[in-house]
Amino acid sequence: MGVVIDNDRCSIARALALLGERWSLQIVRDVSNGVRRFEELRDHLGVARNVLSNRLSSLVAAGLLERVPYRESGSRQRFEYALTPSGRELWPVLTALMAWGDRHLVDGPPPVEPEHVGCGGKVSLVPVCEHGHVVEPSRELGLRLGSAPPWSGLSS
Amino acid sequence: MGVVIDNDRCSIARALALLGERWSLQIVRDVSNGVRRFEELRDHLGVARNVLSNRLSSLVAAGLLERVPYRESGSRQRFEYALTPSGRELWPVLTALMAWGDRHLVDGPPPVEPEHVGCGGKVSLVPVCEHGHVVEPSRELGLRLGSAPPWSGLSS
DNA sequence: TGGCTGAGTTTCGATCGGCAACCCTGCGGT
DNA sequence: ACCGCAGGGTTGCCGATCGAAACTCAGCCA
Repeated sequence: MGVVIDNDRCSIARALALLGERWSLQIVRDVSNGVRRFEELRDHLGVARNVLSNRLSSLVAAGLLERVPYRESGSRQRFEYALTPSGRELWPVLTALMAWGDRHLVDGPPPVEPEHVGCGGKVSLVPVCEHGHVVEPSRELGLRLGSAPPWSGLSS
Repeated sequence: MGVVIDNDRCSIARALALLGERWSLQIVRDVSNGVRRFEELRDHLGVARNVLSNRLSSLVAAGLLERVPYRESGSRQRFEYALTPSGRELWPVLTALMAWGDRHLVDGPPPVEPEHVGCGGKVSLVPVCEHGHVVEPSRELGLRLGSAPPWSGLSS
């Protein structure tokens, strides 16, 4: 009936322990989008300062963000936040979440869509196997346990 | 410096208002994987009963899960939970999260990997535009605002 | 009648998020 | 030298949420 493994060694569970609350992913999205400073984040997200402060610390501690010093002329040195490579690799999660939200939570046309710079086409995430086959999710997407038998469903 | 839209009309923000805490996505993952009953979920996730109860209600209310009656011989009729089409469409989010967790949070080989049933190859999510071009995320992935100018970064 | 089981609900202490007030550090102006 | 200011937090308080455990409820069986 599916692959069920210990929940605490599940990658999804681990990822959610860090990212699974209301602000972390929105912070990552904003930072990746050029909203990098504390006050900008606070204004844009409407999150409380202490919470933002906590989240930023955890994200830095987890290696998703890093503090980079900057100085604007006439001001002292301050820090802003930038994505690390590991943080940048969250883009599929954000893209998938955005696509899902657009389809199921938003009435009317999506407020913003990913596009292929240069050709302008809409971008979607397609599951492809290492041999180049496009996988039809509902029928052909399975799970392998460690290096064990295939199965249908989705877990980890 | 990126596309920045009102946070409250952002699909990611809306999706996270529903899914953005520790349990919702894990419940969806487990249900999609055949763990469908209250006690099974509680055992597998280690979540408190009242919280599980709340989450299940919200997910049902949001149309991600539905209660389906069943009866085991010698027991009264009970309900289990099944994914609706909208819940099933969260698979890219879960897949992306799993892939990210595997790369950045787990030491050693991934506990479980998505595979192409029938050829056995590992599956990954590839961004492809509607004209069939494979998009290189760091350089060619942009955002279009409503139906407006392209841009780099990732938001919504 | 009484016990058992799955599926919750209630209760209560601990933790978390929101808000507002406060602090700390340099800079520029006087 | 002193003052004010602004970004970037920290602290305190309070109400909401979480976790654990006890309690409830409904039907099946003996």
